[in-house]
Amino acid sequence: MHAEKISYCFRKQEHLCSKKQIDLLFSKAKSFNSGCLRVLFITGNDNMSFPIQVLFSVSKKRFSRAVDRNRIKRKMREAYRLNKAELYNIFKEKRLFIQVGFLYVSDEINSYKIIERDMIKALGKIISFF
RNA sequence: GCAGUAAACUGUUUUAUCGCUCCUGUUAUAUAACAGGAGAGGAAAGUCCGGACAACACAGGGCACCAUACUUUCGAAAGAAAGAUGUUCGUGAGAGCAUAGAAGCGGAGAAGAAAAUAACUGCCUGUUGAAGUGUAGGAGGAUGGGUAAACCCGCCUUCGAUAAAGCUUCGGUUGGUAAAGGUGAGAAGGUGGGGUAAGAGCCCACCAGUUCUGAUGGUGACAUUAGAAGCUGUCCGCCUUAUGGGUUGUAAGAUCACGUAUAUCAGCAGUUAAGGGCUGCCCGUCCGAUGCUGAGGGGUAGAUCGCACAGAUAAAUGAUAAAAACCCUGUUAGCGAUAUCGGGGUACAGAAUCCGGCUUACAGGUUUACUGCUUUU
RNA sequence: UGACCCAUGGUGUAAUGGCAGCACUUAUGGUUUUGGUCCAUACAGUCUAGGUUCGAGUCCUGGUGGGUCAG
Repeated sequence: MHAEKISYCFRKQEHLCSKKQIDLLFSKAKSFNSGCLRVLFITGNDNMSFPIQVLFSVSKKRFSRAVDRNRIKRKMREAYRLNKAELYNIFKEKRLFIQVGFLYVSDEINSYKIIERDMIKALGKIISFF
């Protein structure tokens, strides 16, 4: 019961905040598309405080209003938070470190269900790489 | 009842599951758990104004430049409220816009004679040239009048020596004139009369405005009223006066770390020459050759502070589901109020240094005051 | 986030507040045996909504769109 509770948390340490790391991610990462999402990922080093660090991004060109951008990012974050347990367990077992970026590619504001479907697909694909 | 105007306020609520940021406390311990508390707006937006704050080593002055300009009150300032005058829109309640000064100077395409000095067409006086008309008188005529006739007066036709003055027309010239001149947004304030050679506020009456003086009301801008001055075109710019403005912006800037050698910086001595300084010019002021001492180029570019009784740094304040409330719309029942069952919608929009304004966006709802139309009494 | 700039035919670029031009492109015709070159003609425009003015591409205000600089 305790383990389940932890698995739904999404704290600050899991966010990718350092500017240097973000620049590295955008310049060197591998990428693939999954529905309305575009996924970037790179293997990290031992300095990281958490096995997986994630960032979410919506471009200003596609959605000029801050409200729309915030809403999409919240939905993406929610979808990741509820479905990350499997990925987390695998990486904990293998003692791997990874940094992932999720970019929103679609031009429309999709509903939560579509985003969740694409997120599950994307997480499955990441697991298949390792 | 319908439609509308102005001002003020509001801007969905509840439950379930999972979750975020910060603060305080406790426990283990340096990151977790638990408990408690706080966590987006009227515009957080646009970045259009003003200020705080910070840097530009350090006091300043003048000019230029820029902005503003009716009155009173409030305000640090931007600006706001209430009024004044003019103007546009609206049947109306109301709404929008503009507003310092006037001495001097300059400009106003096309059109029009001309955009204000004058000239041109035209009108008029004088003068000059040409042409015509025409005054004495004679003859004739009938359709005139005084009376019927004679006679007289008038009219018409024709002849007519001399030819000054006059009159008319045309041309030249001297002067006067702004009354008329198709235009134009705007044409010497308008109408009438007098006056004059012709004309003109040249003079007069009335009307419109301006300025000055007085009275009354108002804190005041102004309003009303009495008198005086013939003072009277429109717009724009220069200009004048008053007030304000140094420049750049939190990616300002501060600290630590990283990193390297003679660009630079600091202190002391020293020299007054170029040159320089985070708005242009002038003045002033300061720095300024070089030496000594210390720190130190092209490197590194990370972190913390700045930073908040919301507060981060790919950026928290949420996601999903259900219900309620309100609005729109359809079906069925009903004369109707309404009821039932479906469907759809619930705005604009997300703090990033902070305040005060302005502007723009906004589903719907509430209150107050008022207006127009209609109905009833 | 802060600071700043721009918008004229399909494209590039002019225009002192006074008739919106120029070049290329496109279309049509001519020249040529044909094509090209050349010549002639035509189409097509001031981002948008207000205001100032007798009259705005130009001046003022709001909006829209695009772009630049600063780590």
